[in-house]
Order: sequence, then C-alpha cells, then structure tokens
Amino acid sequence: MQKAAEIAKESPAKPASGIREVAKLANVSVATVSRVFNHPETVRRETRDHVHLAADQLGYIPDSAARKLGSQVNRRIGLLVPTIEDSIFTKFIGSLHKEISKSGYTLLLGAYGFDPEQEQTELRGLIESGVDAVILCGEQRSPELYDLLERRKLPFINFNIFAPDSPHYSIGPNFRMAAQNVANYLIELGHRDIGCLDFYAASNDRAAQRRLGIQDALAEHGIAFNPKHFIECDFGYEDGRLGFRSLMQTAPEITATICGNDVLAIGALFEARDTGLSVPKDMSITGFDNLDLASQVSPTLTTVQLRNREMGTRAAESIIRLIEGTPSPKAIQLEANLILRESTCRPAKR
Amino acid sequence: MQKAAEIAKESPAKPASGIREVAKLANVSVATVSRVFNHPETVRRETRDHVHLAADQLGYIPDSAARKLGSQVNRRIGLLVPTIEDSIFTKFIGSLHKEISKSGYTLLLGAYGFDPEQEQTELRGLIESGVDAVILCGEQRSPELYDLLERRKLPFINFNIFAPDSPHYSIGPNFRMAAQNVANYLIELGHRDIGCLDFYAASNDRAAQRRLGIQDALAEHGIAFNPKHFIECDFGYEDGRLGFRSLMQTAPEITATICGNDVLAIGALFEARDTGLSVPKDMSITGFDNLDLASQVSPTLTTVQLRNREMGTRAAESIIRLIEGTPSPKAIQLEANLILRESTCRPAKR
DNA sequence: ATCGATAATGTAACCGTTTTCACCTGTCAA
DNA sequence: TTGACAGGTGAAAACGGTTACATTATCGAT
Repeated sequence: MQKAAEIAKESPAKPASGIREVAKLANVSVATVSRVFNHPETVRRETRDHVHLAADQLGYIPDSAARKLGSQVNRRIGLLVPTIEDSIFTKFIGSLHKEISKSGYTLLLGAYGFDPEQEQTELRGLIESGVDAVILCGEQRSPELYDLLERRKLPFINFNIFAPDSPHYSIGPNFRMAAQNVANYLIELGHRDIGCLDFYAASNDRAAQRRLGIQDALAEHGIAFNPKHFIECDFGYEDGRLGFRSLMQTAPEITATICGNDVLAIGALFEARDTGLSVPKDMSITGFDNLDLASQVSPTLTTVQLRNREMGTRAAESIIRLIEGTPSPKAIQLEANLILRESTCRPAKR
Repeated sequence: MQKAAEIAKESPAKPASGIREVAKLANVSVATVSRVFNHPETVRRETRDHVHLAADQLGYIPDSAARKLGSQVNRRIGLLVPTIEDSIFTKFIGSLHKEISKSGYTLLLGAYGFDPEQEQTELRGLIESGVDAVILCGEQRSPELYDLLERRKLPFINFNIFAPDSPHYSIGPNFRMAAQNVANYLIELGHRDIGCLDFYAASNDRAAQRRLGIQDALAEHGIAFNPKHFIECDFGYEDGRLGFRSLMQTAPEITATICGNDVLAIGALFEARDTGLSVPKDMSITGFDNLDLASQVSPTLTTVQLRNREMGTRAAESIIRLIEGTPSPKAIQLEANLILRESTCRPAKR
C-alpha cells in the first residue's frame, strides 16, 4: 500500500493533516475543532474563526471513515440500478446526484445488469461501504433482499414505480394507468388490433404494469385480448426492429403498436420505414419516455412523457427525509402525460 | 438519527452484529475473525469454518469505516465525470464499474456539469469520503486541483484523452489523429470547404484536439483554414440542428460537415433533411462515437468508432495497478476507427 | 523426554473522529 | 456573599475494526 503513496513525487509540502494538527495550530482541543465543524453554534465566534483559519491553512479534510465511526452517520446514499446505460436511469441519477449533493450527501452507485443475484451482491457491497439509505429500482425482488434491508434498519425507497398498496416507500409514474391511456387513445382513434412491444413482464414489473394497463383498456372496450399481439424483447434499436418484424409476421392485422420505451418505438419506426410501411398511415406507433430524439425523428413520435429528472429530485428529498426521521409520503405518483405527435392517426384499413 | 432506525418496524430478529459477536459465537478472538476475512491462509481450516459459520449465522457484514480506519485501505475508487447524461460516459462508467467490482472495489461517483469550480468541490467530497484513487475526465484543469491530488498522494488517471507528453497517467483515443483522419478522408474525396460543429474548444480539450487534427489535415493539403467554418455549440440534437443551420448561413459554400459527436451529427442530418438538403449528395456529414443510432438513421452515419467500454475496463485495470503499486503504462492509446457509411460521398458541386 | 522451530491464536494498541461528562468562568438573583 | 446557571472548553471514552507483538499449541529431531 505504501507503494501507492510513492507514486506522487515526494512533495516537500504539508502532508494530509488531521484534526490534531488543526487543534494544535489553533491552540484549542480536538473537541473544539470537531465542534466547529459539526455544531458551530456551540463555540465562541472568535474561537471558530481561529479554527477555520488553521484548518484552511493546513488544507484539512476530515476523514469520513473516522467520522462515521465516531458519529454513526455516513452522509452517503446508495443507489442500485439495473443498468446505467439507459437514458431513463441516466437522467434520474443525474438529478438525484445533484440534489443529494446539495445536502452534503455523496452517491454510491451499484448496477446489477438486471440480475437479481447480482443485485443482492451489490446491496451487500453498498451496506458494507456504509450508506445511510438506499434507493432501488422497481418493487419486485427477493424477500431475502428486503430482509437484509430491514435487519439493518436501513431506510429505502423504490423508484420508477408507484405502489400505493405496497408496504414500502415508492416514487414513480403509474405505468399501468399511463399505458391504459395510450391504449384508450388508440382505441378511440378506431384501432382494434393493437400490438405491443415491451420487456419481459415476468422479470420487469414496469413492463408488467404497462401490459396490465393495456389489457384494462381492451377489456373496457370489449376487445378480446390476443396474446399473439404481445411481443417481449430486449431494449435497443435493433431489438425494436426485430420485435416489430416478428410482430408483423405473427400478427399482420395490427394497425398500431405500443412500445415500452422510445428506443423500441424508434427501432420499430425505422423498421416500418425500411419495409415500406407508412407511419402513421399504415401503422401507428407510440413510445414511452419522451426522449429528446422522439421529437426529432420523422414522423415525430407520439409518446408518454415521464418525469425522470423530477423523479430524481423528489426521490432525493424523500430519502433524506427518511434518513433524518422526518415523515415522508409513502407513495409518490409522478405525472405521465401522453404527448401526441405525428406517429399516430386513425387506422386506414378497416 | 435513531429516528431513522425506527422506520423499520421493531424487528424481533438479530440486530446488526459486529466482529465481537462473531468471535464469541465462534469461540475465538476478534483477531482471528478479522484474519479469517483478510488473511484466510493464516488460520487453521477448522477454525476458519467455525468463523464462517458463525458469521453467516449472524449475518455479519463488516463495517467498512472501521475497516478503513484500522487498515488505511478503502477499496473505493472515485470517478469524476462532467455529466452522466451522455452515452460516452455511460458506457465508460458501466464497464468501469463492472471491472472494479470484480476486484472488490466500489465506485464513488461525482458529476460536475462541466463546471471546473464544481469539479473541485466534488473531488473534495470524494477524498473526504475516502477513495484510494480517482479517475478524471480529460487533462485540462486547475493546478489547485492537481495540487490537492498530489498533496493527498492520491493515484489518479485522466480518461478520454491520450496524453503521452503529460506528466499524468492517461487513457483514451487520440482525438487529434482521429479527426485528422476524418478530414483527410473527406479531402481525398474531393471536399475543399469543410465545416465543423463541435463543443467549445476553450473549455473542452477533446474538442480542442479534434480541431487541431482538422487543421493538421487542411494544412497538409494546402487548404486555408477558415475560422468561419468552425462553429462551437452545446451538445444535443437540437444544438446540432441549430449549429448546422448557422453554419449554412455563414458558410453556404461547404460541402461537408465534421461533427464532434454523433448526436450533433444526427441533429445536423435531421436539419439537412428538413431543409431539403440531400445527404450525402449535397452535404457529407460525419460524427464521432458510433452510437447504436448511427447505423439506424437514414442515411446511415459515417463516424469514428470509439472504444468507450474498452476504455472503462482498461482504466479499471490501470487504476487498480496504481493503487496496488504495480507499474502501469503512463499513457494508453485506444483505437479510433473511421467507419464509412452512407452519409459521406464525393462532393457534387465543384 | 526435551528442545527448537513453526503454526495458530490471543491481547491490546491504534486508526481519526465524535461525544459525554466534568470543569472553569462569569453573570445574575437572592 | 453566595448559589444557580449558562456558555465555553478540554480530557478521555467510545466507535468497530486491523495488526504488531506476545503467547501457546504442535510436531519432528535428537
């Protein structure tokens, strides 16, 4: 380990100094220095200034490990996402990070690649690393994982899901209702045969919710549910293309396709274009997320606007309240507005 | 703080237990328990099993703060990126995270929104949080920041830049040469008036490098450098559109546009299409990154493939070597291959 | 059986803070 | 003058591990 230190050339300057050096220089006890930083109001103004001066002079940075040991407080929040390579999470993480930084928290990031096993490993890592709370994606996970959280009495909230009936805290859009809205809109336009491209519902509760919402809408309008119309796939433009292609093969009668996200929808859009299908005349397509790209493609994409940034800031507020013991709403529902654009219209064929 | 604990309902189960409880249950001393986890080879097999059994039974998770305090080792790596909302960084972070996880490190993330001031604040945060090393983006930053690093004797490497002449460790593509290749390719196709859309070179050394590369190519072919052809802008599809529009206004003579990334290029592509310009016939367009989207748009985009995932894994290896004192190459150059697609061809007008 | 070397384990100091408690000083009401 | 009290401050005990060093098994050689 000392080796690591040798990498930097022997600097003649001051080595990293601790609270004792500061105390000595300021002519006070270490207790006072500590107080200056943690409970400034309890120390005399003059003393405070001395200490600050000394600290600046020495470039003092408190050691958070020692601090944690002493105080049992980390000022650290753990976030577990399935993947960081998706703009939903990216926006969420960005605004979450910004918001918790404001309150002096740092972010510990874990990604588990949609693997529940890995999720648990990462959680252990976060706990071990010392987090005051964690934020998880979705609601569906092994009881052992929830157990771990409870045993450690770690506050946590689930994001990207609105679960008013769950025992856990949650924040997110109501995917079920949002999807129902999309389906209703298409049905009211006159569509009867509606296809659907989404993730694997069994392992992704957001996809499952959307699926339910679509079924709600179909049932409401007395349209039979046809499992052949529901295709499950991975995400990525290419997956959207592939999914759309197989949808057209198994169910050529459909006049509209609801996609679980914008990437899938845009993939489908490209595939339709490349196979000579006109969107929206021959095929209406909708997405979820409202990516920047959705309003740039041609035709522009009808989609559901999600508030991923807002989700980040609100989740931050919420989790900090939980850490501090302030009450916080159990389930927060975020808006999910349908944005009408050019990729949808009434069906041509009847 | 106890409040936070009360959030979880009084669980009758075992509270988080420490090393002492494990020691007692396993009938050994705390030292032995510690050794089992840190230097297993030094303890008898049988004892080891006892300890593991006890630890599992109690759900023991060592406290990393205490661990750090005792051992002066964190197993934590800090990463500072300008923004997390960009697929370059996203891919990099993803693979970096995966790779360091393998070696038992966790990732501390900081984002500073391209603000040097904020970068320093975030770095302080990371140091305070206890990182064994940090990874930074680019090379250009205040001497104070470098100072902080040296004073703390923190190993660090700069990513997304190849800087063989710098005193610091670096890993990334050679943007200058890559851009020179792009420009050469266009010039050899017959283009003489080449526009350029990129970030602000003054605050972004990658953009500055690309600009130099383009100038190299122009000079090499005896083409005069026209500052009007270089437009600086933010990133995002809309910025690409705007940038391209203003480029067409100030320099309508150009027959090709080199963009600093694919998003900009695709924005330009869309704008060209919407204004009735045919790509590539009237205008060749190139990007940087080779996003998934680049091969999906129409026409498909000629671009430079960057190895951002590879950058992540290699950076991980490198930084871990640095931490452990194993020698590691000072500057690693990553490939940057020009991918020819449909968005470029010889100029029509002469 | 004794000895020495070596392997396995225990004891206790230490890491750099926070925090409890005790103490000192000065002020004010009785 | 005295006692109560509050505001500042310091000494030392935590916090939960790691590890240097001391100590105790174990075992082969004599």
